[in-house]
Amino acid sequence: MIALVDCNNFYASCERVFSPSLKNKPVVVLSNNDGCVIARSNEAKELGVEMGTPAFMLADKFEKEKIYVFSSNYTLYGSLSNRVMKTLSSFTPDIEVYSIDEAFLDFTRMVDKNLFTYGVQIKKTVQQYVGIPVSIGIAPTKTLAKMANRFAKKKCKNIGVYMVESSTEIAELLAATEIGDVWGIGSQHKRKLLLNGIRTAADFIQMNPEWVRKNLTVVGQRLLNELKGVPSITWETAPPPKKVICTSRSFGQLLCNKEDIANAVANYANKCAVKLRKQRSCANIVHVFIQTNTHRTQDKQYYRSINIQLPVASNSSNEIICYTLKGLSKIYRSGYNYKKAGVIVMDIVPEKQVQFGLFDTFNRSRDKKLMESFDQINTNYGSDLVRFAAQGYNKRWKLKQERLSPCYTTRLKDVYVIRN
DNA sequence: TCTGGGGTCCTAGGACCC
DNA sequence: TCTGGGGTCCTAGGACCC
Repeated sequence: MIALVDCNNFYASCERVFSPSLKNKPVVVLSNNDGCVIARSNEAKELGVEMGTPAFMLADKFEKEKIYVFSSNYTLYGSLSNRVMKTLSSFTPDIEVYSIDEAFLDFTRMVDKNLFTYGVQIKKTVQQYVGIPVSIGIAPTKTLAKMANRFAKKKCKNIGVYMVESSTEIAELLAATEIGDVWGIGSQHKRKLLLNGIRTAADFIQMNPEWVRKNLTVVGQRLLNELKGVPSITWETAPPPKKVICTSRSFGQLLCNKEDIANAVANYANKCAVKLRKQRSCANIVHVFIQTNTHRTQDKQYYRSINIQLPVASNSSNEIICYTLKGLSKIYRSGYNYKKAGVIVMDIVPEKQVQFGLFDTFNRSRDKKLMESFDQINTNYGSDLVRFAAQGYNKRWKLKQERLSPCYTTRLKDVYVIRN
């Protein structure tokens, strides 16, 4: 049996942990640049705030309904996520952290244990230790556990735990789940399946596997097995190394100056390099892109990207920034209002398997030592203390974050002081 | 004024090789 | 009329997830 533990309205719940006055109040969290809604408390959902709606369209509603609105504070959410995962790990070593707010727990080794009661205990403990409410679904496969989790959230809010084991229980769950609500069925597949008369998950498992394979690829076939109770999605104990690493952002305002964009992409390039070093990999290709705001129909539109092949795979901030800026020079055209840019490093290989170049003139051993010190200082004393000149100091490209909450758990000056 | 960011997997089709 | 067969690699694009 597998459990899926999912934090309820995670970002909104995080904002509440250190602001108890927000309890039972509608809370909304916005995406980067305070763009659109990405998390809502139950109260906000009840007021009709939809996921993904641009914030400017809701400004009146926020005010009228007294909704508490926050910019996203990923430092806080990441920190609380770690606490949740650590708490979950104390219940079983077989844990797969699936996303910032979800984890699968493998209960196969828990023989002679009442798993439902165990689930209730897990939920209570996370609430007590971290202050985050979770829902738990328990079932024979990951996909069924996801489905049971939805049920726990919707149908048994009070307990927050739902378990299916017997074939009757599974059949009930399948029949009660609409096809579009199945994990792995997005809007396109939903449309296709509805056209073929498939309304629920129960209808889906009656389908001819060959038809599924042809129309929904092997991914659909895997899904079919999972719903039939045959585990077909692999268990990832440790996160596999990333094959692509991307850092991209919309700017806080439109930019038309090449210098500003160069500052931005240099910062993104550095972030990519830091992520590469963290997973002990190097990239062979640096991809840079810039684009205008597609929503502004009055503006001339421009999108361009470029791939740059590195002579030797690298994870040096120094080198990656340098090639990124070369790429930018090739694709940048003046006379446009730019909204977004990004750097993607690709063709990633383990650090120890880098093919050295015969004509390489870059002093790699020296640079490696420099990067080690760079990371050490930034890890210990703040992530942007040591910087490259190309990263600049002007903040014109920076995110708009007008409603940011404090970093209660990660910044000393934001930690609450308790007076006696 | 204002519309997120970061990933993965799969397939089709073209280029190229013998 | 008729135009090999089998393979690899790469890219673009679609679909999905949180």
